[in-house]
Amino acid sequence: MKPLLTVIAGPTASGKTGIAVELARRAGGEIVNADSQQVYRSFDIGTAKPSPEELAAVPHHVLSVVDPLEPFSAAEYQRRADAAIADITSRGRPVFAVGGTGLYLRILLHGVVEAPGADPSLRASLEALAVAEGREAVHRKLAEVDPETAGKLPAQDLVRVIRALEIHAQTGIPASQWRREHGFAPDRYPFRMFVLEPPREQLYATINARTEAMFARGLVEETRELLARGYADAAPMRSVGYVQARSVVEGRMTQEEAIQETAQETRRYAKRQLTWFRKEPGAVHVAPPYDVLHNLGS
RNA sequence: GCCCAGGUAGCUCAGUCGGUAGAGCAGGGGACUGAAAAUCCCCGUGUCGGUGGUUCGAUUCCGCCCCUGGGCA
Repeated sequence: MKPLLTVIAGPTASGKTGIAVELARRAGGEIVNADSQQVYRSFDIGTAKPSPEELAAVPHHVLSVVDPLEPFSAAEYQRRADAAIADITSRGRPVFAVGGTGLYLRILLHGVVEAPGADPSLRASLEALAVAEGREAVHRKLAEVDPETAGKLPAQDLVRVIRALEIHAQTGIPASQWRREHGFAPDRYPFRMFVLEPPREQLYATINARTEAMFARGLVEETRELLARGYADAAPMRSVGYVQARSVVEGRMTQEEAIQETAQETRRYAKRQLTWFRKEPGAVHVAPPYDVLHNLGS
């Protein structure tokens, strides 16, 4: 018997963590994180992880479990989340999946293409080709082996162009074919999904305030320490907030500039999340004060 | 009170030798299948401060008024 997942999604700063902790605590459930940056250890302030009190109130899974330098992926996320869900379920407790990474939630709920994973050396050589001869050159290579995917992707979208080449190189089969055969068809778990969606103005105000708070709580210091520990090339170091805090550490930006830019990039990120969740099938969109959710368990 | 300089998109500004206007930023929309807080694509109508006048036609020229800077008293 597959467990029913209660999914709490939504843009950053929409209040997912607070709601989820409240619901899970009342239901005697546990939380499976679905935020791609919070899976990493040591990147705490800038990824807006739950507070110590929240972590103490409800057991959290797939949170702070990956070394920042370890290669990670959506498929690896799925494996770990599946394991956590099985564990929680075996103890008879309800599962709450909480996070803003649309891709991770989609893959958790609907599966992922069975193609092989990353090939770091191939990625490196294709990136080098892009630098030397331009992204168009990489795109042309893709057009030779997988014209369908190449036709859908702008040459500028190097990340996806490389991934498609990577799939073909390892299997001899075009990514378009892999994708066709998968199609996000299966529901891997029964679920009910809620997307928290505050009014835009309110969301942006919360983001601005939270950004200020992150810097006040020592985001620059945390970043300085992470850089000193050798995490300059870690994946989460590329995320919003850490990029700007690093600029402060390295003297390329004032703290005030970093705060402004972080807030702006976070607003843009939130907008991308809203776009993603807008079309998420089966999702129920709710606005503050989230009455529907507060009445869920009772 | 007088003299300058301005008042054009949410902001900072450009421009129209008179035919109702365009950049940057902000913002908006979209894509997304093993990097996803990543990566990428698309989007600019606004009483041109108000009001009279000249004109076929005024945001543009002229008068007056209002507002904001700066200077002089």
